[in-house]
Amino acid sequence: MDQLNEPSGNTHSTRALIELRKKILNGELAGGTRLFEVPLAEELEISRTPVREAMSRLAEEGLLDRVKSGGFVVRTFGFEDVVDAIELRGVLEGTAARLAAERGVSAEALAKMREIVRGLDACFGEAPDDVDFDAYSELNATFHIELAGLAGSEVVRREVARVARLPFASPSAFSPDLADIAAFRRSLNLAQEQHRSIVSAIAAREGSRAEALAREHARAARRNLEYVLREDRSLIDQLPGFALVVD
Amino acid sequence: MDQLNEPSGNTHSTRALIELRKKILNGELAGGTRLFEVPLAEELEISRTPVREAMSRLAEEGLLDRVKSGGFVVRTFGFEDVVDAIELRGVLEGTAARLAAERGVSAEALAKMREIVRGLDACFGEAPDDVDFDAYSELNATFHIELAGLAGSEVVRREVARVARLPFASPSAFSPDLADIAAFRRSLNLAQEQHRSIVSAIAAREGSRAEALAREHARAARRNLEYVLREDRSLIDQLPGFALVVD
DNA sequence: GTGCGCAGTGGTGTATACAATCAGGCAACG
DNA sequence: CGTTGCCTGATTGTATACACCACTGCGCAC
Repeated sequence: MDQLNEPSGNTHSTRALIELRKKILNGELAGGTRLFEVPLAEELEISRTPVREAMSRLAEEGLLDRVKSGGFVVRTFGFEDVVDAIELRGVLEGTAARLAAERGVSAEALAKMREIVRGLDACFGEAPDDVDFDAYSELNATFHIELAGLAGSEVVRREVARVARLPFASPSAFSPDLADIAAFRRSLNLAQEQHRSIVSAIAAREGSRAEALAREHARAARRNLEYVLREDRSLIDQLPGFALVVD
Repeated sequence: MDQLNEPSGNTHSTRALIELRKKILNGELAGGTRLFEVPLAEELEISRTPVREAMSRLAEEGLLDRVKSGGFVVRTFGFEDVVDAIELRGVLEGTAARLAAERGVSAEALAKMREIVRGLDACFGEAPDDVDFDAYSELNATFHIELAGLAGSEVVRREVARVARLPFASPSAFSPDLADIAAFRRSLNLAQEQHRSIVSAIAAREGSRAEALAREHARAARRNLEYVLREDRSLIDQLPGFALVVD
């Protein structure tokens, strides 16, 4: 299930997978496009077999849909779908947080979360918009990965990971491209306060609070989306995966 | 060269899919078993290609895991996984209900839900444990399918359907096999009251209430699981999909 | 005895030829 | 004039041969 197994394009099929995913995410293959095996195989200079294999995996990822008569089409996302995917991530991360709080987590796991929060703290400088962006972004991703597993449930961890796999719904969706907007950098202070609160709620076994906080935390991504739509729609083209969003 | 075979499945690959799924769900292929293409192909009297295709789809369904060096293993579920899957279904159905309430649903859609509820009402007789079981079961499934789509969000509908696809997490998981236990039949009165309440909460735009009700509704399945574990563990073997639960 | 290497074996990865199927148009027929 | 049915090209489904890779167990050197 996990894409642990795409090392370096060792096999033709993993190379095709990576290649196709790239083409889909950067919009080279628009949503709704039907993928034909023969032309793709020719283009990638491989046979149909690994192409099929790659498409099958992309269907697993949710980037392709199977069509009933056979074959695949690139899935289309509208802005409502993006909003809903973000909402779902919030809901599922909220569930992970709630279950972690209700069931309790080990002292070590809690210490690890606090360590990550401390690391995130260290990314902030004196001024409100002074942030070490790369470090923040990476630690933020780690925070969300750890949070997903904190309830000790593989099923929950998996589904959280799954919905966060859509690039525009991932916790770091807006990070790289909004980095030079001061308002966005300042908003990270709030996000970090939420990180802290989520951990403290889990530690205090406050399940409902942990869930609500995690949901609200995900809505930061939604606010960023709305900001982009309102202030500068052209920014969208630079956001990862948004090329496949049509509306 | 091959004759028309088997009632179900037009292509070899769909036949293999159905066959393999059956074998997994009835425990013929235990959790953790690695699936080898060649023996399976021989057993099903087809070539490796459709077997691979079928396994790929089963991985999509969540019944198989891909192993890093290639190939697939039957996914293992413990009882905690079952509990968590049920919990997740509740969470996602709750989200569908909440969003439906918050965003509002058309009069027609609401009428349809009420119609289903009326149909469910008609399944109950005079005595508390007098229930037309088959009719209830089918209408109940319809209710849950419609509920998943009620928010008008394809993303939400899809993810609800996905988590309900695990047979032991589905809304009708316990229906067929507990039908002759009077206590279970009586519990359906409560479930039906919840159906009614969910619809009324959505109609009244009471999102939080709708969400809470849908969550609690899913926990009926959890209570049934706990009942089975407590009262008569041997019943488990008759529940659909539980053969693949190991613990 | 221990580590290293090296083939053998079992399994998946890939190419490719051929079969089955689907969609669309065109023609014969009611 | 509509409807049916077949024809045909495009596309996927299937079988199969072969390539390759990973693991294992044995033997050899040290």
